[in-house]
Order: sequence, then structure tokens, then C-alpha cells
Amino acid sequence: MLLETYKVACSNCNLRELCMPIGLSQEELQKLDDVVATRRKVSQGETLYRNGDSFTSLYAIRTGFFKTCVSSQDGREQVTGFQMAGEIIGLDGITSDHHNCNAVALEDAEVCVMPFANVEEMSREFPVLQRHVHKIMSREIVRDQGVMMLLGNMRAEERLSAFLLNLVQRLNARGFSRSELVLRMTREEIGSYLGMKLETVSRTFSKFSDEGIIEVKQRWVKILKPDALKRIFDPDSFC
Amino acid sequence: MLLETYKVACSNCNLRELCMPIGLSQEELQKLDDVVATRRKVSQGETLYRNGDSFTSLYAIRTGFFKTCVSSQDGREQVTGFQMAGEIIGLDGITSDHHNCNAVALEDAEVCVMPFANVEEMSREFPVLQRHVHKIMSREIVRDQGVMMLLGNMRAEERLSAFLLNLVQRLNARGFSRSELVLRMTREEIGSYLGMKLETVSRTFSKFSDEGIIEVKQRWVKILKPDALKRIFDPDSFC
DNA sequence: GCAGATACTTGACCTGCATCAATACAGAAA
DNA sequence: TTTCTGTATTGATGCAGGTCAAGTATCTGC
Repeated sequence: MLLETYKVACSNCNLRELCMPIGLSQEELQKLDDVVATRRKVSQGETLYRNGDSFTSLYAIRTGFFKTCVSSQDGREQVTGFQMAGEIIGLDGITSDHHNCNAVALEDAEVCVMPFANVEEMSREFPVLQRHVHKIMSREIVRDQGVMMLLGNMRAEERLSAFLLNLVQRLNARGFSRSELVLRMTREEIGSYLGMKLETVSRTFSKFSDEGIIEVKQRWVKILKPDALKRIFDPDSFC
Repeated sequence: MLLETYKVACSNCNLRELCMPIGLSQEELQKLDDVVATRRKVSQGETLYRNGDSFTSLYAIRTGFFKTCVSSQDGREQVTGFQMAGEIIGLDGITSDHHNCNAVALEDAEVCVMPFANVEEMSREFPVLQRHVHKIMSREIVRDQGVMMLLGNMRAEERLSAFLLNLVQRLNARGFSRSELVLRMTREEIGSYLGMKLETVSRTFSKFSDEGIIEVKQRWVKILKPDALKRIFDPDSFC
């Protein structure tokens, strides 16, 4: 964990469209700079926070890739999400003032530390920010509902299809290719997220590959027939 | 849908410990009365809101019992939760200004309508309320993570056990028995929530009954050996 | 280069739950 | 009371995905 002392600024961060409310004036943005206290580097494999840690801050991911996961007493682990640049993590800690899951960096990462007291104070002052914070939390709730649908109703192929389409769509929003991606997580982590075993993940990848829908080489994936994937299951088109 | 015109008051509502921040003075509570605009009755089988409806308000359940559910294009339905008196629903609507699931009354119900604009305005004025709103949303996120664990990792018996223990614990917090309950939902709805078919729900009930852990007669359930249930799976004891 | 560790793939077999189907039960209406 | 309708139970059978196991690929450090 490294603390950097130079002042960080949302106002000239190229991710601000992703993590800040849109349509703010330069002036307003500068006032919001104070929400972020510091930045923190988290190297691959390290945790940003753990279940049980006391909650003080939300984190905006600047670079890198995270997973969040919960575990039961008997050691079974459930990955609850994968997060990338511009996304906010730590919301789980608000209810009980301590974190309720682990956030692990899947590649070297840097986050903006936003003490929650600052967030709340600024929210009271700027209705736009207040609304934005509410939207972010609500978005997480809606995402979780989608995962429930996936886990409760979908079959292996549908799950993996939805997973790939969702990932590539979010990467695309960040300027990456819409058809090619490098997975940051293992088959086991994908499986945990999707409620299936790593062997099934692997087999399903192979099946898609055999059918010419995707090309896979370990972590590298190329989507050859996006429409075929969407026909299997399109996460964007819920009723 | 009935709109009642008399002014409603949180300040003398016997559910305020469940839905309002604790430790407010009588005076503060009276100011917060303005959060609630009206009450609304929803009779059994009717929806409080539907997927796609424009979002304007949160709802505090005064009496009755709800389910929330999402569905995919092809008609598969996923129950995302069951809500009872004192709980807040509608949070899913904040992100996109329209609701993202259906809320259906499973028995005749009455809710307090809290226009979200009021909630936000009051939140700016009362930091305690602001924190409370954040906690409620965060609690929902944590609950959802628990459901993901259930759906992703647990077997039928563990799911049903966790479900029963959770229900009875929430009912107990509302003054009901800790060992006896009447289910407000069908086997199919339980199954949808827990990611299993209604036949499996029924069989699992029968199995628990054969083992003397519970007594079941249709919707009426009596928990004979709570410890045995907890040994199967205790939702309260996550790591 | 090699050795070891970790991640991934693939095959063979097994099982928990789904599916299909028949029957029973309970509440509502006639 | 009977009939109707929605709900619940229980049995028989099948299969998607889990489990176990062997082998391969990739990366790291020496």
C-alpha cells in the first residue's frame, strides 16, 4: 500500500465521465476534487479491503481490475463481481460500518480513496452529486438482480455468453475493442461468479470455439460472431 | 389503487424503528413526516409498480407482503426478494428513472409513498437521514450478495434452510413467533427465489419434515429443530 | 536451458435436480 | 353439498453439470 502525497484532481481526470456526474462545470468539478483524499496503489493479488475491515471510504478505480467476493464459514467462495476503471467499490461497507466482502486486485491497480464522510458532506452541498451517488448504488442493486437472474434461471452457455457480452461492452465503453479481450481472471473465478465449476467454464469456452463463435487462447478471447452470442443470451435485453 | 388524503405521520408510526433512523427526537421526527406524501393500498395480486414504470417514489411497507421480480425476454422470471412491513422498496428505480422490476403484493398491503425528491431534499437537511438512506441501499446490496452466494454455491437443502431461517428471523423482529410462520408465497415463488423448481422445494420441505426438523402443512410451517436447520445452513454466520 | 508451480483442457463417470406425469388437497363459488 | 381452480405432493426417469483424473500449456526463477 502506497500513499501518494500529491493532490489528485477529478477535474482533469480522463475517467470523470465514468465516475463523476456529467454536465458539471469546471468550477463545480474543482470543488468536487476534495472528495478524493489520496490515491492508493494495490498490486496484483493484494486486497484493497477485506471482510470485517472497518469501513471509511469508497474507492474509484483509476487503473487495474478487481474482483469482489464473499465466503461462507465452510470456506466456499462466491465472486460477486468484477470491477474495472471508472467503477466504484466499497458500497457494501456502508450498512454496518465494516466491509462485507473482499476486494482483490486481479492486476496492478490504482484507486482514488474517497472518505465516505467527504462524499456525504459534498452530497449535501451538491444535489447533482447526491443524485449521482444514489444512482451508483441503485445501479449496483440492478446489476445484482441481473446476476440473480443469471444464477437462478440460466444454463451454462447462457451464463458465459452474458458474461462475455457484458465484459466486452464495458471494455468498449472504455475505448477497448468490441471484439477482443484479455481476461483478467482465472476460469475458477469466472466459474465462481457464474455459479459453475471451472471445468464447465472451460468446456463451454471450447464449445463456443468449436462452433466458431469465439476464438480462445487461454486468457485471450476474440468474439467472432457477436450476434450468435447475443442469440444465446443478451444481457442488455431484459423485459 | 386508493389514495388516502389524510396526512400520515412517521412520528407516531409503530414501524418507525424499522424504517426511520433511530435516535431521532420527537421534533426531528415531525419534520421528517413530510417525507411521506400519501399512503397507498395495494390488494393481493396487484402490482405496486412494474418494470418500465417511471420512477418517482420509494415505498415503505406498512402492512402486507411483497415480492419483487425481474424477467427475461423469453419469459423466465426470477424473484429477487420478498419484503415485509418496515422494509423499503423501489430502490431499483433510481439509476435509470424507471423501475427495473415488478413489485407484487402477495397479500393485501399498504405502503407509505415517499417521493424520492422529498427523500433527497430531506437528506440534504438531515445528515442522520442521509446516512440512513445510504445504509438502506447498502443493506440491499449486501443482501443481494448473500443471495448470490446461495444461488451460486449452495445445495437445495441449504437454500431452503437459509430461506426459512431468514424469514423467521425477520418475522421475529416484527414481534411474530420465532418458530411458527405462514408462508405468503407459493412453492413456485420460493423456488424462483432460490433457483430451484417447485417440485424440489416441495420435496425438500417433505424431507425436512420426515427428519423431524420442521412440520409443514401447506403454507403453515413450524420449526421444530432450529439448530438442525442452522447446522444445514445458517445465513447469519458468514465469515 | 530445466524444474516447479499454476492454470487450463479434456475425458469418463456420477449425481442432484429438472422434467414429466399422476394424484391429492384446500378454498371459492354455485 | 359438489364442482372448479389453483396449489402442493410424490413417483419415475433423464440429463446438465459436477466430480475425479490425466495430461498439457504457460510462466517464473534458477
